[in-house]
Amino acid sequence: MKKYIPILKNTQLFSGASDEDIEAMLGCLQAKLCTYEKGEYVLREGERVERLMMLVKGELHIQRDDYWGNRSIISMVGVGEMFGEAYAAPESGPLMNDVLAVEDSAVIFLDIGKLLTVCPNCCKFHAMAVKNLFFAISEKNRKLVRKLGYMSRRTTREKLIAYLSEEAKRQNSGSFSIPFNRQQLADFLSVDRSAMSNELCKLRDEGLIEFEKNRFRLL
Amino acid sequence: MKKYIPILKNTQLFSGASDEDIEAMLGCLQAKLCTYEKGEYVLREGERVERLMMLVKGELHIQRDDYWGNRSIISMVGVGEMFGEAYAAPESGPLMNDVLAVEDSAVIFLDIGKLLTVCPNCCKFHAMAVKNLFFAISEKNRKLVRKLGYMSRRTTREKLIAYLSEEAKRQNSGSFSIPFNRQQLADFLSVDRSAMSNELCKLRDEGLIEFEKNRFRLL
DNA sequence: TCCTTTTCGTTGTAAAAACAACCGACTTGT
DNA sequence: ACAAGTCGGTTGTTTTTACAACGAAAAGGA
Repeated sequence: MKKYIPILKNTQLFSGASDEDIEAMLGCLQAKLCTYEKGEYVLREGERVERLMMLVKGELHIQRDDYWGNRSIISMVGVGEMFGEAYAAPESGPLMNDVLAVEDSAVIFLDIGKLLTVCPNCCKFHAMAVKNLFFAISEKNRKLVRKLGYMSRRTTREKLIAYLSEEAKRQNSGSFSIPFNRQQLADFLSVDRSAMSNELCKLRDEGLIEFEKNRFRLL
Repeated sequence: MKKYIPILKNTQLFSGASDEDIEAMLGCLQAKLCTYEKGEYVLREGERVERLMMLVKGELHIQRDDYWGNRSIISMVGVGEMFGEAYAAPESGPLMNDVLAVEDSAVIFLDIGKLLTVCPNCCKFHAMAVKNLFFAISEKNRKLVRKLGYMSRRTTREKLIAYLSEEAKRQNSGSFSIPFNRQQLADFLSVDRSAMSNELCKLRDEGLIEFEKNRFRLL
């Protein structure tokens, strides 16, 4: 677990913590490390989780398949990001989504209850971590609202434009990469892949965008 | 402000607090009360807010109108619910949505920074409030994910079924009221009102649901 | 290298949604 | 009681999407 401390140091939760702080916290929060192979499920819809999870290696998708097999990618998780924090509350029901490893991945599980109740060991970093946790979850909240912004568009074209322009703004450049291939982008925006592919090409032919693979440029 | 203490007592943030606790917190968090008439905007997209807001009277919609005038209702806020908590973080950008009073309303503004930093006055209830705040925001998070669940359905019919069955589950009854009229429901699900009305009637004719005004029953 | 699999663009068709327009029932205010 | 406005259902037309099927290019494995 120790080898991941440099990564944890760059996470939002442990932002501002020293190596010693993190080691103390890992003990205090009963950290456990699990690894997953590409294609393996980290969590399944319907499971109950009470732990906060943090991705220290690989890449995950938070997703859900409906009755007819249509997949929706709710969000993706990169190294250093946490997930599952919304299910720490005691009244939170079972998990609503699957969590799938799309790369070989490693996840650290933390007991969030220990963080929220007054720590008997009184880690130095404790109070700061609570604040960090709050900021992290509120950022995730804004991210979900942003996504609702794309999703509430009526047409595939509008969804694409909304998503791409938001992504350009976020990455501070008209030229940027997205973390999805075509099928995944379609799943993320909840549209049909072929229709989306078609619309992308129309946008290109109209001179609005350029793209190659997962690299886009807005004109 | 005092007259709203009974309402505050039933909010998630102040859950478990005594009247005295609440009065102390209101002072500590520099509570301010504002009132709004039906149709008035509480907040506008692009504004910066750093305060946590709590609705103590009336009803609000968190919504957004796009360039072409299509309105999306992100969520509705009832008495005792809080909003704006996701914008308390210093890095949070400006507000992404409008907040509209759909009834005559009253809102209490709280300085959330005071809650997250150690309180100089050390209110007795302080630590509990932090925990409550975390649970509240994580519940809101789950609510957003649930809504993404409806929105990611491909057809109006599927969106309706997803929404209605979720609502039935949430209210523990096949017969329930929804807090929207038809136009608002359409805005909430981001579909066309007339198409939705049409689909609702089809569902009724097929014997899947019954409804009258905003009261529904699943069969 | 060769074979298999994945990815992406393309096309045609059927299904669904958006849009606009209209009507009747019901509210609200005067 | 009347006029104006709101709300919800209905219909027809146009636009858009979903779906299925195919082929070329690229990636990956043996």
